[in-house]
Amino acid sequence: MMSKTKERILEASIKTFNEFGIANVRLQQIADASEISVGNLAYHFKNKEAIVSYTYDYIFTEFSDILSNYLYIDNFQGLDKNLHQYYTFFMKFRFFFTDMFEIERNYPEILDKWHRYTNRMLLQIKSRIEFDVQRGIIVPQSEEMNELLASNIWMSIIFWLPQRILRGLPAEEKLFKEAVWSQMTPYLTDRGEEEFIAYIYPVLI
Amino acid sequence: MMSKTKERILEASIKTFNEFGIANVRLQQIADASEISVGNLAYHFKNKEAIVSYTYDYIFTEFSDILSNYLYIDNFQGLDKNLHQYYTFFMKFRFFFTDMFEIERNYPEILDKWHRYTNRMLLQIKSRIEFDVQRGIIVPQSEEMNELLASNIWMSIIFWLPQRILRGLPAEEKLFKEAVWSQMTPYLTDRGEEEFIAYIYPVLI
DNA sequence: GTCTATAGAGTGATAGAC
DNA sequence: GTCTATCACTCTATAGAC
Repeated sequence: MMSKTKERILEASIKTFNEFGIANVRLQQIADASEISVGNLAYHFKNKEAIVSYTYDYIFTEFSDILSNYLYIDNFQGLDKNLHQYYTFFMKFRFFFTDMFEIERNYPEILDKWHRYTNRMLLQIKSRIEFDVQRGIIVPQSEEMNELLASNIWMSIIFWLPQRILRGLPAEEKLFKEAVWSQMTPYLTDRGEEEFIAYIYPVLI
Repeated sequence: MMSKTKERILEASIKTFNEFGIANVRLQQIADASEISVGNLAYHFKNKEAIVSYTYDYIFTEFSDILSNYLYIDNFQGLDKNLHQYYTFFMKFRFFFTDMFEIERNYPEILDKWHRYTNRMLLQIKSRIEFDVQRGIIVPQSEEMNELLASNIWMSIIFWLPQRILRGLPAEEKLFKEAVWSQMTPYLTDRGEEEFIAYIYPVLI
């Protein structure tokens, strides 16, 4: 069970990390945002790394939930719901991306977890493609092309928000979904296109 | 004319930024890598921000060269050569990406330039698509779809290397080109496919 | 559990000799 | 142009009272 204070520290960490980036956040800032003293902060976490790890563990739990919730149902609605969950996740934990390389350089253990979860995500996308090929929704491609398509879809999901931030453009769920779907639409069969128009197209307009 | 020392500082900055990231690099490290003292470093640059700005100005000059070198010739070779230049650029200035968000948060003036150059890049991709539609190589799409396609190609170019780094996978020019071309291939006309097989396909195998 | 106070190790930037 | 020495400040982490 999480103590009230620890929960406040977690929320404060997410908030300040999102705003300033992990490397630029001082213990004092986290303490201030938690409305406790730095000494008290030290009582709950032995150092900054412990705070960062704890925060990422929390995030990975949410990420894992999204992966587990995924439904292989016979239309695109499962995938669309999934995209909605990713979008909400990314908006809530902006620093998950903006600090990717800070993690890559300075937190090897967190990076390992990052690798594991993103690999799970990629595998899920790939098996989704295979599932849709089997049910005649996506035109069969070579194994290589499937791999490339999965990678492109994954990149669209992961880097869409960072790309908007870097271009100084606002984020909108509709645009996010549009970008991801645009990776898939060229490979739809006639039946796939019907399904797309029935279930997804209404969502995009 | 660049002084010998200033040039050494520039090289040292690129090297250390690539390795540790801008925020983690100390003036002492740049001085060491330049084989000069911190005091001498201060003689050439009044503060760290000046070093970062100077380094980015140099990088943007190279980036601008790539944009200027672009050729609208009647086959895909101009584009392929362009991709080669981008790849070389990205490998040489890894921190250009890994520190994108450090720039976004702490160097607003550099961010402005980043915006300008990436917008130029996007426009170039978009007009390339229009050029290829006109000469019957790409299937005509709606204005919206062209915009989306350009954005997808741009994202593939910009985020391909970061994505490899984050997945812990090695970078290879062939794979980079494959990823970028895969965004375009679904939209090729029959003539476009012929051209692709003649000029690009041999490069990818 | 929570606080204040402070040690201790940097870290950017400057002063001034050569 | 280049160096050494050092100031002034920031930031993490710890000690110890309540």
